Amino acid sequence: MARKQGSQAAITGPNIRDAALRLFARHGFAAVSMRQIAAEVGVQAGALYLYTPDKQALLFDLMRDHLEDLLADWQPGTDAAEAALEDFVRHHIRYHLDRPDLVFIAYMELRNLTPENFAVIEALRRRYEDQLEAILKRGVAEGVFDVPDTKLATLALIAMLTGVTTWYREGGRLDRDAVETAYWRMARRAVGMTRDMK
Amino acid sequence: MARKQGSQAAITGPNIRDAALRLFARHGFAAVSMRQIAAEVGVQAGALYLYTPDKQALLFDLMRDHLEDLLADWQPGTDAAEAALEDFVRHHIRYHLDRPDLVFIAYMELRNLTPENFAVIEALRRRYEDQLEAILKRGVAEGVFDVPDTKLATLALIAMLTGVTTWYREGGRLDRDAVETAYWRMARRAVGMTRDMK
DNA sequence: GGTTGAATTGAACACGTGTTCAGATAATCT
DNA sequence: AGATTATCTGAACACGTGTTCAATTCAACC
Repeated sequence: MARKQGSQAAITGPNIRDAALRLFARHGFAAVSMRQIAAEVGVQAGALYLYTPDKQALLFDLMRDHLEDLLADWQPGTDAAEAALEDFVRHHIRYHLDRPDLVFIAYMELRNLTPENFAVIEALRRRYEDQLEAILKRGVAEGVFDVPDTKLATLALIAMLTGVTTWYREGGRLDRDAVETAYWRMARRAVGMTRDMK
Repeated sequence: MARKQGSQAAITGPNIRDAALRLFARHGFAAVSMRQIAAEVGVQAGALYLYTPDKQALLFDLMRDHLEDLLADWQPGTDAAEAALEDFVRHHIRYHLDRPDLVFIAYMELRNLTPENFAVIEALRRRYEDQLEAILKRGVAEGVFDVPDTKLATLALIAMLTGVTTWYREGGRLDRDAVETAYWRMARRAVGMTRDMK
């Protein structure tokens, strides 16, 4: 027997992606089998190969799409450095809180990419970091930031901001707005902006 | 045939730990087999079970010992909050740069612990975080820190500091001292210490 | 209503998994 | 020198792995 009732390719494809995302985030790429993903979708393992060439591509596509979305979702404006940094920080927090599983995977499963795929993902991540570093450099040029090493500060800030995903839980003590503001307060101080917050 | 020449339990035990640490850090717990670990030590897979009850215990022991060392290695002093924070920050950076593989595993492989083991590790990590939070609370009480939410600030700071392990490479542009100082500069500002650095 | 073709199954392949254990070996002790 | 014991091997167990593919089923079109 084959082809269950009500099956549709337009549904199965995204379903597979969603199931893979959820399972990879929960148990890790190496610990999840194609059969588990198939079971989650309600399909046999062989059917997955109509939608992905292999397991590796499943992981790579999730990561690449995530980082491309992240890059597309924030464009550097012409604001002064201070406003640009606030925009970046708030956007980063919001974006990451909205996609905890994708963020988690993109940080945790780099080891499981083939070298070629790793290079692609690493380049995308680098482009994102460069956007923050550009803001920091601008702020230093404008004289509003005091950052002796913009590269190090970039990495330190991103690590701090991304860390929010490790503890934030919906319905917890702080809502998203409060978290955004708290991180923005720390970030602005970390780069040497000491004036009181508006 | 069995028992190769020159074999010694006092050597094999630590060798297994070291090999497991290295391989887990490089490829991830789930992606490393007992046979790979055994091969790295120069022994057959069965011999591993003279030194560990199972693969899970290998991972758990690495994590627990790491966190217990981390806790034992830093004791809160009676310093003022400012000095205590500097001590904590510099110690954290130094400790983490010295043990990149252990740090990596302790953050990445939490998913692969059994629930019981996870609870133990999580409690140890919590104890470490509490030490930083105690410093922040003390600073707020002393009036030298401006931190509205000490719990959030603790997690933000630890994420920032621990992030150093993701990019620092021996022999790179910055030496350990420069890294320590750069992070300390950002950390002290993040908690609202705005006076110039000595 | 019959044909076509996309969607899916289920079995198979070759190999890898963690773990156990009887048996073999070499170091140690008497 | 001989017995003992800690140390390790090698084979086995039962099962899981990613992937392929002929066969099958159902929906859509003529």
